[in-house]
Amino acid sequence: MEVNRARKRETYHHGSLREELIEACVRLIEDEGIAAVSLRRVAREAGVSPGAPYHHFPDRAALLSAISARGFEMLTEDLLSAVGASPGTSGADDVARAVAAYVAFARRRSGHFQVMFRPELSEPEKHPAVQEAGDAALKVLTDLVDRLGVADPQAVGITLWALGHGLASLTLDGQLALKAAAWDADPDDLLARAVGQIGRSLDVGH
Amino acid sequence: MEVNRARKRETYHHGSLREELIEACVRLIEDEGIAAVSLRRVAREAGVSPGAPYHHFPDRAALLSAISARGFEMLTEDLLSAVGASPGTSGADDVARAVAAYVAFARRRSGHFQVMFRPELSEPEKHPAVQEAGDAALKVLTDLVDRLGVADPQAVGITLWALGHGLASLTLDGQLALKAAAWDADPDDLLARAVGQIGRSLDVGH
DNA sequence: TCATAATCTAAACACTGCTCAGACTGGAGA
DNA sequence: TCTCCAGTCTGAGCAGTGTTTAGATTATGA
Repeated sequence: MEVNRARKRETYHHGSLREELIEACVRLIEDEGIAAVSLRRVAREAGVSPGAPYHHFPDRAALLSAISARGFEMLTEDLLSAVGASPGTSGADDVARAVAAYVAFARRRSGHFQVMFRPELSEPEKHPAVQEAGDAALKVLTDLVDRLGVADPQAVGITLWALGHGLASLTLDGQLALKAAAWDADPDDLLARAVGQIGRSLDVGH
Repeated sequence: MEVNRARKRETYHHGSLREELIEACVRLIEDEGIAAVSLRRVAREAGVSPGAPYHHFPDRAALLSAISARGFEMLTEDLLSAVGASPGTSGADDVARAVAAYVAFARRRSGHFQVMFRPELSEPEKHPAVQEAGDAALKVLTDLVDRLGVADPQAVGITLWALGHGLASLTLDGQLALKAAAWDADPDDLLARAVGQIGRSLDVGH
């Protein structure tokens, strides 16, 4: 079952092991799920001995934290470009675009996403960079809501965050696909309708 | 660190080991987090040898699946009683109550909740009972939405499910508390406002 | 009463995270 | 250019894990 991508390398030193460990780990999560992730396995995938990763990460949680932090950074970029893409449009459209971007991120970068909201894996209390990167991502949403001139920006900001997160989680867990099948609907279409629902709700709710 | 709750028992047979394993496991998740859960540890907590659980569950995933399924059943009950508690009120109020009940469940039964949405732990494809119990819970929400006479019940049902789930996840991860602290707001109040937001949005969005 | 099925123990296997002594080597200073 | 040294990697080892298996114990029901 194990895909040994690692050619035997000719140099004793790897050169860019830290980066390759991160990539191998993300690939592993995407291919076989997070349950398949072990430091030894990742090391094997990178063609390196079980002890080698410990020269680049103090422990397993640190590797996952690095993935998590990078994920939040990429999410922030995606959200920013989704919101800033079409200036002059209504705020509600921006909201719908932001939520859509959130869900799209979860699907495109499922390896990162699956680690980002699992505190027991990345131990964010030990790795504040994750917390900061997460705050930056949320700030995109709260800033957006602030500009909307809504009655209770805090509540709406949280609602939005929860919504994007919930949709992304249900999509990744396969619950959305299951429900769509039960309703004889296209999953992508169902998702799009749900996202559209949000923009409309906020539009009139202002 | 390990709390040895198990008195040495006098009988060779335990009597109700299956039940006690489930309880010990839930307790362990609530007390020390899901990362602390191992079958051996649970067995120790129940005062039994490492092999004993295998006479009641085929593997570790089966134990977690049992917890997950039971969690979904309890969630269904909670949702039903939240929705059916005050007949004659508006549908939007029911929606707010349902979401509030969802979040309350996640907090009160955090041990169960943390397992319910982690497919890599409970392997629902091997344990269809989990899937069925989950569908029953979702059905309460979709039935509720159906009664609302909303334009796109499927989309709203998914939205609602995602919202409750997202709020619950953010609450359990401590993200909500962090954000509330940053805003100098009371977490419970912030949550209540977010939940209220939903009811209002749906009310006018019919 | 007594065979049978259910339950439990103890030992074993391969795996895991992590540590550590030692082997290796790229690059800075002589 | 040589030499050393800090950073990198290996390999063995420890304790803990999930799971299987043979055998001990006990409840059940014919």
